[in-house]
Amino acid sequence: MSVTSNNAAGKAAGKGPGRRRRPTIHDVAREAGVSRGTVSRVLNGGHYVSPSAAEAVNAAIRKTGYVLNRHARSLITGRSGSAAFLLTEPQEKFFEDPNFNVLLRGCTQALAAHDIPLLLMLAGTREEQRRIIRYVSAGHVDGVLLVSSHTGDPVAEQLVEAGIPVVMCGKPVDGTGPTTRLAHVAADDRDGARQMVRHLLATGRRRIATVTGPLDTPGGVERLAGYREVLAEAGLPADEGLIAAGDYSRASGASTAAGLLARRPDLDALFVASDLMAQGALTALERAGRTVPGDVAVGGFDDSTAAVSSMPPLTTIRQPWDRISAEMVRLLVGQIEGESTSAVILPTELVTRDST
Amino acid sequence: MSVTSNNAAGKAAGKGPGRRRRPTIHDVAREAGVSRGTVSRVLNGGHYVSPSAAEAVNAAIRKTGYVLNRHARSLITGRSGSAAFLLTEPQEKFFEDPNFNVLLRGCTQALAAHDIPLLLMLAGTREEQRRIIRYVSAGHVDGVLLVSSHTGDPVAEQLVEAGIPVVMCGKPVDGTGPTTRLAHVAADDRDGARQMVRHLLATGRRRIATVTGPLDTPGGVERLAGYREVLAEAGLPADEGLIAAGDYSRASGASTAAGLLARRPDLDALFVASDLMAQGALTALERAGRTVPGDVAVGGFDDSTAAVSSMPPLTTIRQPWDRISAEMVRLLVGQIEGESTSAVILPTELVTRDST
DNA sequence: CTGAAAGCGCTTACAG
DNA sequence: CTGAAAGCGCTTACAG
Repeated sequence: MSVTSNNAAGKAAGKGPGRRRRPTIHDVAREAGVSRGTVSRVLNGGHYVSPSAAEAVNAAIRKTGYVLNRHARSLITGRSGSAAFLLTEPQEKFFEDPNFNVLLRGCTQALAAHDIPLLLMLAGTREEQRRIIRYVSAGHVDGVLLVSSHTGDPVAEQLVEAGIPVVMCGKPVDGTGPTTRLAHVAADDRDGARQMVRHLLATGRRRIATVTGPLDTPGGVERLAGYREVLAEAGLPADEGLIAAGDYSRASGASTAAGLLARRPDLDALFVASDLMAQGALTALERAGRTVPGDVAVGGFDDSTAAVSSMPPLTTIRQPWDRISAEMVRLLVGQIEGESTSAVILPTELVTRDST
Repeated sequence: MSVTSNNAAGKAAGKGPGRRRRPTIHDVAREAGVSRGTVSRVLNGGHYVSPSAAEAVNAAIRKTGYVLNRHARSLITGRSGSAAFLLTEPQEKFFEDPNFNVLLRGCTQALAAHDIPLLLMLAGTREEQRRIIRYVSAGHVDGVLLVSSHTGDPVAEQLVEAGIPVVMCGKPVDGTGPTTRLAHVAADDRDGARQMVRHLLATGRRRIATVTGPLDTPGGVERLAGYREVLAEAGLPADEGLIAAGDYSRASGASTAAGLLARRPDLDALFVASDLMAQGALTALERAGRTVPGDVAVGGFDDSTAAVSSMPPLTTIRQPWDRISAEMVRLLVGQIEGESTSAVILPTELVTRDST
């Protein structure tokens, strides 16, 4: 009655194949009194199999402790049954970013529900990228979840070129062709920025500066665009001196904010394009002797753990990471199954805390 | 002269196998004018192959753009060529912890150097653990890097039982048998704690409280032991009221520190068993109106990014994560190659910043 | 609904 | 040093 496999265990657990032979489809067939073909059919959904045969096979599987050998299956089907989570950025940045964790965890879980293991791949250098493109192109994974904030990433291009299903996190803004050419899932960055700046205006701020993300990333571009839109619609003058770009790291948030403060000492609000940079900005403000939100209101972006752990906790824009990862996996699985590529944009939401 | 593969690309990049046939070992053999066996030998280290044959094969590989099919190889060798990074804890905690990132990144990189892709597996629930043990036992990965702070983790046990190479991060303290039965890599927790408490004593503190980790984890037990040792050797009375356990989360750091403060309002130092909990403790101290390090010195553990981003930055104990991940991979690869299990303990180091 | 058979792409003794 | 051949464990038309 025990469901556990009666496998290996004892004996020479030392070197390689000293373990007992694992049961194969052949053993199951013999045990069930059917052919290997029938066992295989049961394993693959049970179509064209009589109920009695299916039952016998399932019993035999339990009895023998049979587990399918994926390598054999993959050899025939040409599918690996696994997917990759590929990071093509210098890694420190992503690993420092709490968003990364949430995304990675969400994707791992969503894929696990499909019984698809996730391979984590880091390709910060050109060299590593080449290796990984080769690896992926050789069919070692069925699809790739690509995380690369910078636009015009050649990896995405080459993977698609090689016919590999790819879903990006974030909007690829290369401007070429329709946006659905490269499947992607993104939060509505521009609208998030709009909400934040409107909130700052509503709370009486007028000299609103912004620390943007890198301007070759969609988050950098879109959030800045939203900022500009709202200031314009409020009839406020466009002051380029209030705008400076960071690189999403905490350190850059501090230095960029410090620069802004030096240039426009009278600024009364700071919209920072990520919570992590906002943490840095908080440090810079404290060093400059400004209180938050008394002297300067600070708005972040992401609603990551950094927002909560900051002092004061940050008003920010929530990115729906759970939905983002779920959608990425949905699109990837779809593509693997033959659907065409598509894009999903998810709404963002203002979360007010103590920094504004 | 181009080294890039002249594969797939065009054609029906839509559904499954519409792509051009990938070159196989057969194509390479024909191109090189040798047998498939010879090609295989070149692929597997080039032993027993004449230089001229090897050269011809390599040229043919370049020309055809051949990439080895790992599934076919795995089917024969019984090895998958991949390893797993398995987390058997409730995941939120680990993902919140910056240490996790560093470890995951380090292991991914170290394995990549061996050309071994890393599968990320999360098994927080019993159900998931069962699934993953099955998966791993079926030979889908060659070895497992196991991260599970709690002792007596049944997963480790079962994996070892099934003959799977396993290396744990952290010392398994079940007390049964020799410590090398289960391969592991750990930092010298106890000595780290000693260093921190000695440092606190050296800076004049006398009422030193501690927020420990969970007492069913090695970090919890060992760091507390180090704390006790040093207080005893300094002739200070053992005051159990100065000791309370957290769960490594930031939130628990705050609540546990608050409890300690309520119980022993006169404490003048806090040794907190992780930086993340120390961040929480800092919040609690601020709420209680205590200055750091003026009223209370705070020492953390880990030297994670949390230590740097805290206000004030934390004096802490550095765990050598880079070496830990490197050693874990070294031990795992060794075990896969047939070496017996062993354990590695790495030194920790005091890093002083502004909180003490 | 089911079995017999071919074949996926490789590795590995076995002879030479 | 090299080739011919068997076989790893599965899936999938093909007949029935």
